[in-house]
Amino acid sequence: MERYEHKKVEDKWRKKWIEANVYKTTQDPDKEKFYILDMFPYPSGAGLHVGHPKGYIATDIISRYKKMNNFNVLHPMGWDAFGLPAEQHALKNKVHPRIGTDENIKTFKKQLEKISLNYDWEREIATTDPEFYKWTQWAFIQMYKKGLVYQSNEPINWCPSCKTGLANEDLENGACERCDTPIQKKKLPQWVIKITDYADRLLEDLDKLDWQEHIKELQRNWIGRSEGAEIEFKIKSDEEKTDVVLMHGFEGRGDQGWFSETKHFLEQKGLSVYNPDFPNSNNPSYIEWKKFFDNNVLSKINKNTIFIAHSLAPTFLIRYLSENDLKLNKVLFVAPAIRKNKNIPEIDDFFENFNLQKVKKSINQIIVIYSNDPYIPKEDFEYIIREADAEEIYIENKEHFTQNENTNPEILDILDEKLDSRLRGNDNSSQAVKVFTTRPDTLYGATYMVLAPEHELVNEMLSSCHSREGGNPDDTIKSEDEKLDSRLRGNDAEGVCIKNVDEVRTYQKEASKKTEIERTAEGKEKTGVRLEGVMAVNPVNGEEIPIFIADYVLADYGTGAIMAVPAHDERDFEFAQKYNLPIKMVIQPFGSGNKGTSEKELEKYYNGSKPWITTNDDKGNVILINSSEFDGVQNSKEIKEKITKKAGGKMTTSYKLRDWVFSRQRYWGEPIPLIHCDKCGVVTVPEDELPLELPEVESYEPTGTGESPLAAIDEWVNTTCPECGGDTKRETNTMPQWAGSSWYYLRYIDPKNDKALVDKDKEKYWSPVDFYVGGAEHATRHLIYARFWHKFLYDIGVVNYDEPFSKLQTVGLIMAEDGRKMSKRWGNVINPDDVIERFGSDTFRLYEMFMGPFDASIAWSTEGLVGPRKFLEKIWKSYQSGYVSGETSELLKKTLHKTIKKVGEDIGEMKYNTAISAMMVLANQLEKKKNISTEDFGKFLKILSPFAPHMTQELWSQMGNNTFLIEETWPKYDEKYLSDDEITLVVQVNGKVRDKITVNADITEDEAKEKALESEKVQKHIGGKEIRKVIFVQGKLISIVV
RNA sequence: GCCUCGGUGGCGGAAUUGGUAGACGCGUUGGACUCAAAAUCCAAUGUUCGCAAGAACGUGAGAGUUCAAGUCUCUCCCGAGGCACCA
Repeated sequence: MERYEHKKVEDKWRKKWIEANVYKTTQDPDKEKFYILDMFPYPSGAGLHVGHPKGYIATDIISRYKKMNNFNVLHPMGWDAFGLPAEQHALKNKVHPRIGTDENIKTFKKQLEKISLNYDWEREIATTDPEFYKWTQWAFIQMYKKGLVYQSNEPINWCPSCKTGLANEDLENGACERCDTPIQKKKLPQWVIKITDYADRLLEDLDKLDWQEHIKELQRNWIGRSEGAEIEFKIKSDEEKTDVVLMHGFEGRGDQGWFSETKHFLEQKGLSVYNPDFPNSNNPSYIEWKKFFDNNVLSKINKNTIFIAHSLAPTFLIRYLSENDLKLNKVLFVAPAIRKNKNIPEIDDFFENFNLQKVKKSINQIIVIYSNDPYIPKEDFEYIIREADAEEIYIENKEHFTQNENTNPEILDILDEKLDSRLRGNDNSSQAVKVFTTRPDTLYGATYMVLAPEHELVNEMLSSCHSREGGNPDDTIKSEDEKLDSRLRGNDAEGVCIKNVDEVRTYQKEASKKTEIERTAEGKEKTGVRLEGVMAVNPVNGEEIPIFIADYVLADYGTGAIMAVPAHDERDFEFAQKYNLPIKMVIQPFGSGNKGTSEKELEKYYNGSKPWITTNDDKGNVILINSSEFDGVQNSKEIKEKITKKAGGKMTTSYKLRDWVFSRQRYWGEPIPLIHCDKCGVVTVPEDELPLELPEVESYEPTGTGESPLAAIDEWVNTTCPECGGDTKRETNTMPQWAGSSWYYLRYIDPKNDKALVDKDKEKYWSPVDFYVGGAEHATRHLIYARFWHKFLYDIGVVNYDEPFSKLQTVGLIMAEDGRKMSKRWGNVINPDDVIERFGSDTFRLYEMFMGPFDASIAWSTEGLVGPRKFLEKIWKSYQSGYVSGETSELLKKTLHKTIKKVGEDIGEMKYNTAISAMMVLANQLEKKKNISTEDFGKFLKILSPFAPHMTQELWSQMGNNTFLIEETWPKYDEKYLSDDEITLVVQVNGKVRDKITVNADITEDEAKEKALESEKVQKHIGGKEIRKVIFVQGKLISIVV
């Protein structure tokens, strides 16, 4: 008897199949198409371990099964070969990454070939091939042209060890996914792709995919859509504001007729007026006035304050502003005393040091009001109007505005007109912060507000404070001057200022220095700093609440600002406890014992030791309290909308998904096809110049400075601008590893096309991928990027459908025998080559499929390989022993047909373990019966062939066939063999199995009852009691209740 | 903390709509063959009690629904994976 020598058999058929080119993709018009794909591997230096092929074997089985069921099957393989591992390996071993990569691909391919996977190798691709990445670059350029690519200067995730920026998806718990190094925030100009524009479609289209629910769930979480509201809180100064400073001139404030009248008029308008009483006004001294001004006036003004200065007061202000750094918004000079009055010795010192250029800069708006003044000649007014660039208002017949008689209606009219409209109402602030919240229903419970330390408004408020620090010119202030100036001259009159500038600055600096891990470390106590001097106004009830900055609020989610509701949010609660902030309950459970209101939760709520967290309940299980007109109302979506509307906010949506940081400061990747031209700005590389090839260089060490190694290659970097022809430089960053894999599956359809990414007709025929198999670890990177990329290609008409992978199945890991992950580090890696050498490829394939459920992660067991091996030997022996002859017995025939049915069904459901187990049952039965017809044995070989192609092919050939099993047709099962004539009927008494009786399959209830009652065992358990009920399940059981 | 999936013999794992729990494989034990071993074949193999027939218990724990629960409901415990100060 011929022994089963796996090596001989497998080598023989591997060779024959390749010679006959059996794996070539067919495109027979009479057949349906089926595109089945594996996630292509990253060819590392270590070679394949036993875990890699698990998915490939599964798809191979399906592919063979589909071919035998008359499909045109596309089943290709390729290499995802750009990226850091190859580059790091190259650096370490001083081999160019291209050479290393090519070697690794060779090794991988050799290993895969031993498994006899039916790939069409004529369609092999590699992402590192310029003919391939030409189209990666092409797609990028299309995105750029559609405005989906932008340059960002925001701080990005930087891995100091890999020396490159990373996308959000590349992080794992705040550390680099590759090397575990804590990442830092680093400001670097980065190319970023607006994947967030596709967030909604990426989320919603999940519904039409036949993917495992848990993968969809991962993507949903990653995209992280939250429905909520954006609500604006006004910011105001918490000190008493002074709207107008009314300054008298020579001889004090009692002497001017318009003075008290003006004050009264302004106060009627609801403005606060401060009219200082300068010392010794009948014999004034500039030094004394300055002292008074510094001590009394400065502390009462803010940036919106308007100055109305009469006579000598303008003179004072002009000297003061010439000598001190103070910014004023609006100043009305009423009959200002200028040069000619120098003949009044008492006030000569007021006229010194005039610097009208500086004064002009220090005041946003200057208005000069004058009349037919007996004291001051007209040319003096004209002089100051000219020099200070002031607005001029002339009023008839008011002289020096000091007449006592009656009113000065004209000047009041002018004040009315010239006062900033903003000063009229009570609302004197133009600044506001938008917050994002999913809980607008708790708006009445907001007791403070928190901004991210990086929030733009914080910096604005900090810099606006320098306008206060007049007379104290230090370096910082001077350096801020320009910025300040521009803001002052804009329309945006700000009046809010942070008092504890140093403390806030320090906190900001500390926050920026922290790594992501430090900032989010578990159990870390919350920290923050109150912004002294400013308050936020709750738009719904006008309550003024303090503002903090704290790093528990993230700058890049929502609006970077929150309203804090400590009574109903754990984080806010924790913070409020630490900083002694009020906690105001606004949500209460509705009734008691409602769903979602456990006793425990209630307890925490009532003793105030924990925030009362409701799971964003808008099903009416909670009611609102302390919420004005909403008191006692059951919560609902409508209530959220109503409160939002009342607050002047709007309902919006926020996402956790961030835009895709697309630049890598490394060598081994696709060059980004952009050019930076001084004249034309950013220009794309012309499409006819693609591929923009990665230059072959000696040194490709990362610089670590944030610059790509490509930047050092002058002959590559320097180029001419395709638009203006001038000398320019290329973009030197490369694309991330995930670029090529985002669309590679399309290229298999048409791998050699040099005119298009993929031919439209071919794409229409083969796309989308019908079945995609790979690791679950790709759920939030590759599978999101690829869906995005594909949708973009759909939008520009390259592909005909907007989802790339119709069905997705994840493959479970194979752990090492010690239960740990297979890794060089643990020395527990098992190489498939060794297994195949010892047991054969067929056994290896069977074993991996037999281990357990396909998507479960299970430990390898070399002992376990024996089972599948014995199974193959059993079949081999059955044939060699001459069992294959004559007619198949009835029982075996039934088993055969049941098995044919089961194996077909199980392959469709990825239940290989049970398919194999069914075939083992068949083989065991054959061994017992020792007899099967040639035809039936052939059927058995056919259904086993996708699992064990070599041995089945050998026996098929020994039987005298000269065809290939992969080209044979899958056997059909015959219904008539599926049902049994006689079955075992289970007899239960009171739900317990008491006997089993053999009966005809079509037995009726009455017959079954009769037979069951004949049983002694049954009688024993009935024990003479009354039969109350009989339940009969056809073909299964009869249950007697007594 | 949140989300998802799990928890079944010594081990990997099977169990349509609730209907014989433990298929199939490994391992273990006994036997056959052999001078012996390996290989192969046969038999047994959830636990407890029992010479046996048989009985009781048994799918993480507890309760519930049902003639009947691994499967459905509730509460809890444990494990794996994912997300994580996401407002």
